[in-house]
Amino acid sequence: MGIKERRAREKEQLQQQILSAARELFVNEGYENVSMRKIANKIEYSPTTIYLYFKDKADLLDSVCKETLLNLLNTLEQLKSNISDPVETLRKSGRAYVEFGLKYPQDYKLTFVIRPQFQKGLGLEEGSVGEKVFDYLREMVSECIRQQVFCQVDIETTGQVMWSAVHGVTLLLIDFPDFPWTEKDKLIDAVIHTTIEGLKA
Amino acid sequence: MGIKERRAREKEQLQQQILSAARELFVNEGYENVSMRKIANKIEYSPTTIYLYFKDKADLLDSVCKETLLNLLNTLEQLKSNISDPVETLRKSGRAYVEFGLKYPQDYKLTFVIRPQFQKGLGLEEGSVGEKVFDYLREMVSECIRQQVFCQVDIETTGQVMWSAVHGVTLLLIDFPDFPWTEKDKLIDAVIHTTIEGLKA
DNA sequence: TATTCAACTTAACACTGTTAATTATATCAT
DNA sequence: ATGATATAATTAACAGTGTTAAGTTGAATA
Repeated sequence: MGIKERRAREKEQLQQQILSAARELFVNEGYENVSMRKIANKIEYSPTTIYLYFKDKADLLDSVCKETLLNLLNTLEQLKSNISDPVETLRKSGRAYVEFGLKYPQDYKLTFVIRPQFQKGLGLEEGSVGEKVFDYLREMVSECIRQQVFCQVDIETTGQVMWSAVHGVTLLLIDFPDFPWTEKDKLIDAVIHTTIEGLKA
Repeated sequence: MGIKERRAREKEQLQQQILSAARELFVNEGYENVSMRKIANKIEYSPTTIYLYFKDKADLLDSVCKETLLNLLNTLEQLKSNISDPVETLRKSGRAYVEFGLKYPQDYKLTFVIRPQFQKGLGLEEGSVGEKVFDYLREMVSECIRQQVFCQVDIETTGQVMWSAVHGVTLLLIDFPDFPWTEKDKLIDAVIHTTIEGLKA
């Protein structure tokens, strides 16, 4: 009974095709400036076909963001190696986080700024990929605390402080590219270094 | 020649009326969900009248954001009192910044996240209100450095690190209200405290 | 009173997300 | 191979969007 499977495969392929087209357009032209008709044109289907695969435009955004979070998670998990020096790992993770945001600025904004505006359900709920990203951060931080490098014992707060710092600098660099920033890498390092030192104190 | 003056006054009044209506709608329903026609209805004028006072919708957003920055600047400047303890002043300023963002979350996002998406001209250019806000921060930081409380001598970087931290936590709290944050006030204090301690180290 | 000029409005254009009704197509049973 | 069935994709339409051009009003000037 290979027919049904083939059909299912084809359906999934088209769904993926729609997703790719949507991501590419969202990233290049901005979510607001992308119409369902534009996406439809790109994949050479009629606009309403998209609605057979996604509930609406916000749902499409949702799926794109989920992919982005998966990418981010993969990028981070590749750094989890040397747990012996947890502070160094945390530093590297911070850098990787910011660099991910700057490498895919539109994706980052889509996921962490624009999506929350449309879907009140954050994408950080239990079991979600978003939660796993924060889980990763929690793990890093908790190892630092366990080895008594950080003074404070509150894992949650510590993680959230770290997240605030990297999220903040990422968005500022994305949103105000013409601001007379300190040299970019220096600023990122300063943010991460300052936060880590602050957590040690 | 009071007639022309009266007419000019009336024009300015209507402009202000449009601005107020726009802000109220933007704040309550989100920039994307507010149409020119909605604004027009609110002030009981035809939609196209707005275009006699503002170039387009983005220009309207621009003006709303400029007002927001002025509000923020005023809020901050009221704290500039006791320069004797610059660290305490900086701490208070940080808190005031975040609290401003949380008090007017839509305004904050409009100004620091949504506007940059539409107007590449940041609103932080020379002579602007936005620049004055960062000038304020620079002043606070520079006093800390002058009194040798902060080790680093780079005023710019230090200020930008501080800004990253408060911007980050503000946006996270706004965008993910359902995330299991540490108690809000505790988190804000932790962010500011950590950053300041980190800058001391 | 006629004219000029600014303020404002109406009508229109090309576009948006989305739904309902309709057509085409590929699979199945006969 | 032919007809029935289910599913995939399309067309047409609705109510709404930002914005422009042309037209109307009404008051200040000559």
